[in-house]
Amino acid sequence: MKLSTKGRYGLRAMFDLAQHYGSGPIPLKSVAERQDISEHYLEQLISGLKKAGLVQSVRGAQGGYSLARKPGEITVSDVLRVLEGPMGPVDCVLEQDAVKCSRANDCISRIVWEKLRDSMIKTMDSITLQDMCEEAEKLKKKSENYMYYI
Amino acid sequence: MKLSTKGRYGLRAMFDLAQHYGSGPIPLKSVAERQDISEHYLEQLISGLKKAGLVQSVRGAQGGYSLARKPGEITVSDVLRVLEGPMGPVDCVLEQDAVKCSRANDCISRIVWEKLRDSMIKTMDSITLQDMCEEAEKLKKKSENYMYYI
DNA sequence: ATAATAACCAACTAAATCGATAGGAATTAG
DNA sequence: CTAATTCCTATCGATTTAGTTGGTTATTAT
Repeated sequence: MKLSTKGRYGLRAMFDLAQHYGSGPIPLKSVAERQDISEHYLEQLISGLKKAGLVQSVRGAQGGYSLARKPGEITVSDVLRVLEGPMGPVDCVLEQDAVKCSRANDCISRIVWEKLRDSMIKTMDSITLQDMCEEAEKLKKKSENYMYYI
Repeated sequence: MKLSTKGRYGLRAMFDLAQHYGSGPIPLKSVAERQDISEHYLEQLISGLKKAGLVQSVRGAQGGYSLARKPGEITVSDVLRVLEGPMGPVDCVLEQDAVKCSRANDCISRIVWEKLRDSMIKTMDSITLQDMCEEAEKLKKKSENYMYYI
């Protein structure tokens, strides 16, 4: 019941782009360095995010990636859906393309998994990249205050 | 972000035992047949559940397994914790033995994962095996009504 | 006693997935 | 032109998954 590095790295990368939103295209190399992720691997992840329309790219020198929408209009679930596939703790309750099994009609576990899926989606839907940026601001101010008193 | 068969099969098996609660020890063979799970594989799963004190066993002929507590006193999270390990979508926010990473102090993703973890736990904590048995009763009555009108 | 039942135990394995790495082609700014 | 950067495909070692195999031990019914 774990996320893979795709989801984890991918969200970190998107958060990074959100923090640089409005500053033109950001080269993946710099994202990879700041977030300490293999650049080549990140490339694969962002390729999916581009296909899904969450980021846009500019090729060539001075190129890079940027968010395709405002940070407030991209949720954590948007990102995770692309990188981890449709949400759901088991295949028979996936949001999309759920694989009905033979016992689907009277499977009580299924009801449990549906509830779990819904609570996960609700939580991930409620957090946008902007929310994350605001949290980062809070944290920054906190640490500045702290420094002040040393 | 998927459960393994351990969690899925294990919950089905525990639900099966819950439905037979009070009828003495249930041989694993019959659970495996009803739930369509390899008996030998189920053995491995239930061994963990026994160690965790969720089921008790009686050896020898007429032996088998039974719940160690009332179905209303065993939650889905109790079962999943044993079979899937401590809950948490990433290692740095596990309920127990969380692995702090180097960026833990100012990692915003971490806040997201904590929220996700909490919503998952809340949901799984709120469902007991008895709840599942009651759902099964509901479903049974529904289908009986349906049959009546054919 | 003996046969049957059923828990218990340990080792092995095929297949899939993960987390990259490797190497280059296409595009663009300066 | 050339340096930077996206884009694309293929490969790979390690780990995990989902079992299977082949037993041993304990208990009960006959």
